Amino acid sequence: MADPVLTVAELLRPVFTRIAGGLDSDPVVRRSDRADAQVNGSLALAKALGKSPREVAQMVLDACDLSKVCSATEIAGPGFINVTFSNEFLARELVAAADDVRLGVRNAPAKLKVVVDYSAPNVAKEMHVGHLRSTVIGDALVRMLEFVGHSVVRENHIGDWGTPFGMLIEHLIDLGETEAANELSVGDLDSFYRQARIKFDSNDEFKERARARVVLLQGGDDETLRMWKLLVGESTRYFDKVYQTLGVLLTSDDLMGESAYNPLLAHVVDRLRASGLIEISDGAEVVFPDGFLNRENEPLPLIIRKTDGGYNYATSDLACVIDRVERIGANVVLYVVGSPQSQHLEMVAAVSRRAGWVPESTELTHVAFGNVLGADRKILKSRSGEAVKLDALLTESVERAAEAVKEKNAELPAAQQAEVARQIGIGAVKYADLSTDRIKDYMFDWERMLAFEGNTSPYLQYAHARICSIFRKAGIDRASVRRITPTVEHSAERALTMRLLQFDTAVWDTLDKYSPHRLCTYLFELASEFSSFYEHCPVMRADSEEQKMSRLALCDFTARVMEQGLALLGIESPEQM
RNA sequence: GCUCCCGUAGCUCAGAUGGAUAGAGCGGCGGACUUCUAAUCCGUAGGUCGUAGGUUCGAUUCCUACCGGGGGCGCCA
Repeated sequence: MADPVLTVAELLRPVFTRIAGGLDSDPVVRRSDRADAQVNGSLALAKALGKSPREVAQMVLDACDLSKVCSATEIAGPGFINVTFSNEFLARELVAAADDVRLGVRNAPAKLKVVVDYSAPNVAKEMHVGHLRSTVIGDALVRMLEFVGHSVVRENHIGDWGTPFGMLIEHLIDLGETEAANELSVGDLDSFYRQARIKFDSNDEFKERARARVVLLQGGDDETLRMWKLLVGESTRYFDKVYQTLGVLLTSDDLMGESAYNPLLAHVVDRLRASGLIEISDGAEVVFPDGFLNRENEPLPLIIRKTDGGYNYATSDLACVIDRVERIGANVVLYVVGSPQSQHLEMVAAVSRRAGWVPESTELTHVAFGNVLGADRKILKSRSGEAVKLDALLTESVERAAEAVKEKNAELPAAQQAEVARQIGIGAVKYADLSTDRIKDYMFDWERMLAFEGNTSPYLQYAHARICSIFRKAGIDRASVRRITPTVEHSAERALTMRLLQFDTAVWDTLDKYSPHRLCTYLFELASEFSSFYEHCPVMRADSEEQKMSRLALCDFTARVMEQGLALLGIESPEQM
């Protein structure tokens, strides 16, 4: 338990409970700008006891001994207890956290199997900024869940099945396989898809062929499947390339496309029918989950089987749930999917639960997110009015970063400049995406993202690089200062120390709501606190050898938390920049 | 029409289970580089927290109703 606020809360909880007459009573300890922390619980408790809040606060202080952790306590205002942590306590906690592989972050109370469904691009279609959000948010969550000890299964639910494949395969035939493969491999997927779509919309003969091809595909025709695999193969190769550039954990091993659930769809319908949930409505087989209404205020169905006998995405999403719960044994399933899908996912969850496929204890959560907007507050488009290709976006970011590196640190060898530019450019894109509340739309802005000031990844990376630079120039091995107990004296040292101990809370708050921006906010505060410390507390020219070693220890731990924190977001930490 | 989400400083955004004077960055203004990377730091100005009610000792936070913006609402995914 690295966070001192939690330590105080744990110490006070039994005291509050005793005063409350045995009822579990939360001391309500919060960070404060009037002291290190404030205890608010007395106010709520006072009413129940018919005493004044200040009186209760005094009872609390009389009944407990906080001397091991606090250097001062006072009752303030209507009945708050302000506490100041003792410097010795903070130093002790810091050493303990520095000695921990997880840097003070608590392990998960129980190891859970967590399925994270994210990225989900479509075969034979370009990856756009829209996919950036799912990919980057999902990746960060995967890293954090694993960090605290959960067992994570990554699933990339790619769009590799359905009616569009009829026209795509026919277009492939028209083009010739060699030419098609060539076009697909250079990443010109949009043009391939568009050409197929144009022919489908304007050419009746082609449309007929496409329809017939879908039937062949669904019927398992060998030759059709071979061509389908060609399309899927070229696309997934391209996805892998983008994932590699982006630096996310997804690989081809994580592919669980819609086609994978195809053989299970009939079974889904059978099971629903056996449970008596299926109803026939306008010729389609549907389930009516409670609480969902259509425009006419009539029950809204989840369509399981269309009038023409075909299945749709609801069916495959249900198969997905069954697979994840029954085969994988998931305790938690996270859908990192855009917010427009929220009603659909709620309906899928409702039907799954009603069918008894998902135990009460199993969590199905929609980790929803908003759009990436351009300066005009509309969905980000390129100059020509098309969706922005993810690949091109990343390339541009690295190029822009390279210019900045060249300008700021020209002495760096060219090869290293390129590597640092890559780390900064990719990090900036990811951080811009992760650092705001995911549920909201965010505005994409090159200037701000790569401005290297304010709440941006270059600013955080810079704090880390400066620390590395101190050790490098002094010729001191970082590990050698790791056991030193720092002397927390200067206010900047104190602020930094307290912030370092909050890494634990930051990670858990983030996981609690699946909101990576909370970790970002924490890391930004840490970087600000460090920059202030750096300015006010000289390390190599400290007043004494003891102070120097103390500050080196603080620096080392700061760098470790920063590097680990950024790594949890999927962002690299260059040692020079 | 029903329903979900959003509405905080000029701009871009933080504000966990309600807690004492609402925070940061950018931009503005004013300072700090012979000193561990100034890609930095320090100071300052700037807000009826969309509006109106309600619950509470206490509301940016919870509830209700409005106003504004966006999404969803049966055989696309």
